[in-house]
Amino acid sequence: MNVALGVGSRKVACEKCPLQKSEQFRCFSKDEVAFLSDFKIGEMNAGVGATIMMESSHSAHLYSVLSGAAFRYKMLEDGRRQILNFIFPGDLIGLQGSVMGEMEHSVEVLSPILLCVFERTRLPEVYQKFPSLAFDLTWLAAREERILDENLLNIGRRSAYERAAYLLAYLFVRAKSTGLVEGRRLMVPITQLHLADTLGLSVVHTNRTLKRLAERKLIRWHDRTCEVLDLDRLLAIAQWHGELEKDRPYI
Amino acid sequence: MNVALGVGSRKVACEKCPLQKSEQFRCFSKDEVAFLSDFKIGEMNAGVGATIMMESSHSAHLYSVLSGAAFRYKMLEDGRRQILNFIFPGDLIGLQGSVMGEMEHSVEVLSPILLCVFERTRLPEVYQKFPSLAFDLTWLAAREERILDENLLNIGRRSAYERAAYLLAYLFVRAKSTGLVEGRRLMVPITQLHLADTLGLSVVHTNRTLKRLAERKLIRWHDRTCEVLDLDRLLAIAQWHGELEKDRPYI
DNA sequence: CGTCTTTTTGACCATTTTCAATCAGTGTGG
DNA sequence: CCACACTGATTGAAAATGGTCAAAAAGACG
Repeated sequence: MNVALGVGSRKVACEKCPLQKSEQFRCFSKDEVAFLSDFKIGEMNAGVGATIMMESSHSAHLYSVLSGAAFRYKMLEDGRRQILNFIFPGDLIGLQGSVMGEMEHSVEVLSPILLCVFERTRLPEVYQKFPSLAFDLTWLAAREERILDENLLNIGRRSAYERAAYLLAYLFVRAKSTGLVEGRRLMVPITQLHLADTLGLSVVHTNRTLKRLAERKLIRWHDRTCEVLDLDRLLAIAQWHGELEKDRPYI
Repeated sequence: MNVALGVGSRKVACEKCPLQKSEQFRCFSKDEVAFLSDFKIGEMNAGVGATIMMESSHSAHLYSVLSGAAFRYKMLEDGRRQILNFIFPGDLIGLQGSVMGEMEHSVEVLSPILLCVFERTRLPEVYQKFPSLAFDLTWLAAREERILDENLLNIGRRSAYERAAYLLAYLFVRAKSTGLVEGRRLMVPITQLHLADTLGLSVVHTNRTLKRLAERKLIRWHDRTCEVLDLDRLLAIAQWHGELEKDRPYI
């Protein structure tokens, strides 16, 4: 299960951060870039299945995703797992732990991931020197909160069928905005067990539910990937609007 | 349903903030108090059932709770409701909206509440002038995230019986730390419908589940209140540890 | 005392889980 | 190239959990 975890030096300069190309993200000022470039202490690669963060550990680092995908989860003592959210490029990993101490969830890689590495101990500097970036950190935390709110509504109050529709729409929209969709296809390898553990359902029932969505030509499932054939109908089934932020901050 | 919403001037000076007496909260420096005293533009009272914030509105204000309790919730178009979290003294209301614009959840009062009122437009000042308070805002957002993570695990992966045990333990622990417990009794009036909408269950099944907990002498239910007779066993059933932060920040 | 909300109960129904197998696809070593 | 071991996807049948409907009981409150 534990795969290549390589910590390299630095291949991607902050000045040429590839995420700046996307219109989804806000632009940094020169000062900000200079600071971040110094704040960043390196890069890290991690392969599929690698654990980036572990529940109840104290990570010395804070990460931000340049490319690839991962997911956050918690487990009960008896092994039941709940996936809390998915992590895409531009997302921060470990802010909770950095701000409050111990991690209370784990993070596992879904598709080969490249991370910027920051030092947890230098976080206060951000607040001292760059109010704008400090604000962005709060913004990012508030955004995660929103996503979790949606998720809670999803699991708590929607039927299995509606839940799956919501989740697939959500993943599609997020993947699309970070360039992880090709055509109608979600370029993040995900098993039905991942979906089940996100939806709070058993794998078996998740499978039957996906089947039902597929029968109605809303999606197609093949080899750990999902094709979204009819986003609008998925949104309608889930009673969701599927909006995403433009010009959002990241670190 | 819409009850007294009184906006008074100011009865509680920040210098004498009653929450400072509790060891749960961190102490402010003189400078911080001075700033907050200026940042606070007034107080607001709200009665049971009042709506403090409404989904899809843009609130000009940010609130912090001096006393009383409330809850955050979201609704689907067809009326299904999911309660996301409960709000106790020291909690912030509306940070999400302040940071990101539109509110994506509503907030309703559970027991008569007294709020400090801040102006949303002055939020950037906090980041400019008081890095320590800015950090606290991020801290608070990260904490909410944690609570939601726990909640998601609860609804997604625990049985009805375990779920209810977790929720009651959670409410008890939070209420206790903010002085809202007398003896074993939760001094926040809550209906079984509230619990049901938090747990993602129907009222009927929630009732049966509470009954089961009561039969085993873990709780007692009477007149919109819950008595927790055996916290330890509730925690064991839920496989939870029930830790809470000491010395936590608030605004 | 009468009205209203909240809690409780019973009967029946639907959804979802569990268990147990099977099938398909992939990669491995011989 | 094939046998074998794996993982992930699928299916069927039986069982359990939780939902719905409808009504009654119990408090709360003016």
